[in-house]
Amino acid sequence: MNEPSQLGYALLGLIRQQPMSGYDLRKIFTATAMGSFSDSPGAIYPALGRLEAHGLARGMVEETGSLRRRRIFAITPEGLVVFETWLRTPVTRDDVMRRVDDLMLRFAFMDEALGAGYASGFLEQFAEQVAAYIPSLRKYLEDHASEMPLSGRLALECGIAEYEVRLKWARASLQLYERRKRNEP
Amino acid sequence: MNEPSQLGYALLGLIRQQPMSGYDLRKIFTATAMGSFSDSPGAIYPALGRLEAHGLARGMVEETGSLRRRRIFAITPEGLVVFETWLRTPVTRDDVMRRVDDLMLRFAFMDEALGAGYASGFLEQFAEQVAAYIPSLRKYLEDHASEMPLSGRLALECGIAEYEVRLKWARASLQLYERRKRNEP
DNA sequence: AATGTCATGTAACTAGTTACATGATTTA
DNA sequence: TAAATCATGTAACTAGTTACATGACATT
Repeated sequence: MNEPSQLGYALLGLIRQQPMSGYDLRKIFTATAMGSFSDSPGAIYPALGRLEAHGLARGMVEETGSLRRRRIFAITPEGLVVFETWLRTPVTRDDVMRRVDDLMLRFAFMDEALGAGYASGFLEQFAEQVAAYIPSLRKYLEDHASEMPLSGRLALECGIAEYEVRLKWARASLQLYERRKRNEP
Repeated sequence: MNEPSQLGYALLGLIRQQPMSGYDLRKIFTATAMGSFSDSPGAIYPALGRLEAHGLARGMVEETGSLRRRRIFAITPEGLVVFETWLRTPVTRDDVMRRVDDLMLRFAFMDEALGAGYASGFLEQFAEQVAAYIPSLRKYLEDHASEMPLSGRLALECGIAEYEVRLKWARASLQLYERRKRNEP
């Protein structure tokens, strides 16, 4: 039994908040540009099917008088375990380099699923890894700037600026959690 | 004959700058975390094979005395046409929403391949689309903040901050191009 | 009656992933 | 000579994409 895909985790996280149908899930992806998930039925229904096949979600046909059926998916206890294990995965350098969107997805579900304490711990890890990564990007830019075309250099600078904003964001968010903890203990 | 993948375009862009082997290309992806391309041989060699099969690239065995062969790939005239067509694709709202990394990749290759004039035109389009997109994200946040868990809200705020930084970057880069144009006409 | 939206799905195709395989050359 | 690195590739699997299919119900 292999791990769900990123889409699979997104679906698990959403049905954990509230059971819903494939159609509802599609609408969420259409409306919010959440991450960059496709709202196509060819992605979502098979993904739900896989979750179900692995026992992580269960779809039940809604009982309405009508013939139009809706399958409402809910997370199972095993699904909850898998989901929370995913949330608890440590933040690595590699995640920061290649899968920031995955990290943000995890964080988005985090405080509701694991509590504010865990969310702020995550932010600490995240900030630490990002802070460690930025200098290596700068170093690369410094070492290679002369051989790079101007737009290539600028593109890299944009990437660095994005990481700086994420770091700033993580620190500000951490402070928000700290203040909350002090005010509502 | 369908379009190359994002990886395909990245490879085309690199061999356009200078012909090189699959191994050289892998090293670039390992070293630079360029976009978020995999440096695995299982991705790169088949991608190069497809480019070759479609006549967009041509690999020639390097003539060294040794038995260790290296295939050096170069872009073909048809490849150049396809590559430049890709670079010239207009910047859409949808690109900005779901494929920013694709846009940045295009930009990185742009001024060397099409000239500074085109690169600054691209930045104008990009800035315009990003500037139009940000308010809709803000609106979504405003409308849904009350129903969202705190970390979900923060994750969205991080996404908005990233777009703001990209906009700021695009405008600063545009000014750089403007200054250059005035100084070196 | 026709169109649009609700709702679920499948089929063919594509391009990734991981893991393995092979052999040449260089360095410790 | 053992290990590391250079260099290219393949095979099995997976999860996407696009496009199509189907049918219920609501609105005009």
